[in-house]
Amino acid sequence: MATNTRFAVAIHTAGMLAFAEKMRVSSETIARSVSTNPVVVRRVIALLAKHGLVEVRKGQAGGAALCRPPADITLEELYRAVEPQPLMAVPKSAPESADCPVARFVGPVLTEFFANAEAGYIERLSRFTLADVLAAVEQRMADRGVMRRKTGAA
Amino acid sequence: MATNTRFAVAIHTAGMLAFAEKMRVSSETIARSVSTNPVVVRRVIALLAKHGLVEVRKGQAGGAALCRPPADITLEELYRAVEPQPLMAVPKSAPESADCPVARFVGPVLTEFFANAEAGYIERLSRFTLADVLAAVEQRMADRGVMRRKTGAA
DNA sequence: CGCTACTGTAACTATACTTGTTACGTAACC
DNA sequence: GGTTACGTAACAAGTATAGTTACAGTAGCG
Repeated sequence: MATNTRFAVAIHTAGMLAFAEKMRVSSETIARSVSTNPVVVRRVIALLAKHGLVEVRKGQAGGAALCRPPADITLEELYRAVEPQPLMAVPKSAPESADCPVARFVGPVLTEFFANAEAGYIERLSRFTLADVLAAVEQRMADRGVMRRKTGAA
Repeated sequence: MATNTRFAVAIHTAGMLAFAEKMRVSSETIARSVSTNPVVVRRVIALLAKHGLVEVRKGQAGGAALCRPPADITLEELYRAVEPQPLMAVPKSAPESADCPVARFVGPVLTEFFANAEAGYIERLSRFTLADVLAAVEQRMADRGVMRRKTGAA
């Protein structure tokens, strides 16, 4: 399919909002940076807003802004906001049928193992905040010799 | 889409092979247990074989068998065999363009954060073996009062 | 008040990935 | 040589996603 990039778009978006501090940023501006469509950005922002991570205003000079400082927003929160579905799926077993009596128990067991692994995934995400991402981007820019005027807003 | 269940099918399949010990099991038998099509099973088995986890024989009395005891096969190995792609994708940035000079650096940075999280996922998978899955299934069956004749082959 | 610049959302298309299915060539065992 | 099973191609169907257009609603500004 068109591969799922909501999480990446969400981080990129939140990063721009952090960068803009209290300034409102329009979905169009963000879309240009992400190289996508404003509607795609708005769809992601809608999810972030629903989870209280950003606040959106309509109208002229409207747009989105972060509700909390970047250091207080973990990647886990962003992930959960835009990706509520489990990472790994189990095939829906033929309802109650299954020739093999054992087969009926495999699905639920696998679901538990998968949930455990996913917890490991999310635990890693919880270790980092939006500020860490911004810092990493800054660092990478510095490594590549890209200049920034000031050391101000990360 | 038709949601990806290869990993689950791989574990289920490997579990059946473990259960059968040295006996060869046909893709059709496995497909019945998984409630899917023999070709789907063969596709997964092909991946497992390519990674040296199972050994397949054609012809009469053919089928697949595990190469190693279940306690020596981790879920990580099964996962890597059937799911080589990263769990989370980053949008392919407009090649070199990007109005914003910062945007060019976001993708690579996110890729690193995602790789870190995925390492957490895989680390959890590495903690368990096929034998653990079989034990969990047995346990669940016992909890639900399903009888097994013997305590033999798990 | 009216203009303008935004959001929110529906509707639709295009694309990509996966499963399901049929088909058939090939290999192994009896 | 016949039977059984794999390996794989080919194709249909289902579904999630991004992309796009369109438009109603809203909020600030002159």
